[in-house]
Amino acid sequence: MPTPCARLSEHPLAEQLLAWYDRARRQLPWRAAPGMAADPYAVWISEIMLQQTTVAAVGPYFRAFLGRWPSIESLAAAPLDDVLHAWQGLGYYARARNLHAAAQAVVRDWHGRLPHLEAELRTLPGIGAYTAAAVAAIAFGERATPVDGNVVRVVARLFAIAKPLPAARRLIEAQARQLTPAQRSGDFAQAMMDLGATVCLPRQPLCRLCPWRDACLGHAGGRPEALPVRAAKPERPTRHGVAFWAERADGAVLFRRRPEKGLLGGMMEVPSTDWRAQPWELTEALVAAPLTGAWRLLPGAVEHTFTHFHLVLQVVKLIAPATAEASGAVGLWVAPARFTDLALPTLMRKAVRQAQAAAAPVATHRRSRAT
DNA sequence: CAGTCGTGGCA
DNA sequence: TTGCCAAGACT
Repeated sequence: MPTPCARLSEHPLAEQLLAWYDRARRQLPWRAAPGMAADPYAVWISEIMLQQTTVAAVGPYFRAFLGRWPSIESLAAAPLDDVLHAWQGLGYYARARNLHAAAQAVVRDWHGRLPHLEAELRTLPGIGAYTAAAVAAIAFGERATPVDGNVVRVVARLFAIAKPLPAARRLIEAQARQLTPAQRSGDFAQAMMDLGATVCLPRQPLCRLCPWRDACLGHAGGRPEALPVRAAKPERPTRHGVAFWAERADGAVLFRRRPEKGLLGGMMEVPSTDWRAQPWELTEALVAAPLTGAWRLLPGAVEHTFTHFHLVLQVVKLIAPATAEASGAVGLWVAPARFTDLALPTLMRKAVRQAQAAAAPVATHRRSRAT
């Protein structure tokens, strides 16, 4: 085989796109005139403001912000409250806090100049993978490939990537990188995003206007609007658990708070075993019970589907003495009238219903539940 | 990982 | 009009 020369085959597409960009480029407040170097500070501010925010919304804020703080030093010296005030109405206010902190870090650690490399930019607060690549490419001409929602859509269609998101994310990023030319990578990045924003639209792509129409496998396939494929329901494993419905003679029921971190963090729950792949035998489950006694299995089971797994939760019930204390610090006895005060996730509301339905044998059939 | 953060546009 | 939801960063 000759020396690998894949890059040659990438140039035609990149050049077609850049030619389109030179013709169709939008004038945006933070964008340098053709052929002019971008102001890194302006690029940075704009990229932060554009996170999860439309171009139309950003415009006025960007102008006001740069008018008031035209340099990193001036921003770093500003009171945080002033910066937050300037951000008011734009949303995601952590961006303003991070921006202010990052400006001070740049003054302190980088002599007041933004670093050029993705990895360096990435260390600044508020700059993640996308923004680091965007600033590196647009402000400094580094060969970096920012991948936002527009780029995901354009690349998924160009290569007819049928693999659903988010699983396809890495593949799409890799394809986008391969497309990125060594020269004009900043223009290329902006061209990709412009193409997605103005031509390769989510619902009704304007393929007639697209510089890549002839090369686009999504267009060739006839249904570019169907790409990218979003998370078809991923196969969710089923897990099993046993919940312990302990009811005192006065009607109070034992609840406990879930750990602050993790699934349903900080929410209240009916105590239960672990949720595992294998179903539980009753005697085995009772080892995890918060109280000892004559636990009885209630008929039926609670089912609930989380993002990553399906849960089948059986409920066992114990009539506890009126004097029963939760053993250790495991829980809290709550009268039924106070259940509505509890922060109960839907799963646990289902469990409550299950236990209460079992206690009131009127039930002919349960209503269907929204999942 | 899964949840949270704001707002405005669009179905 | 109301309600859904984006696809960036952080915890």
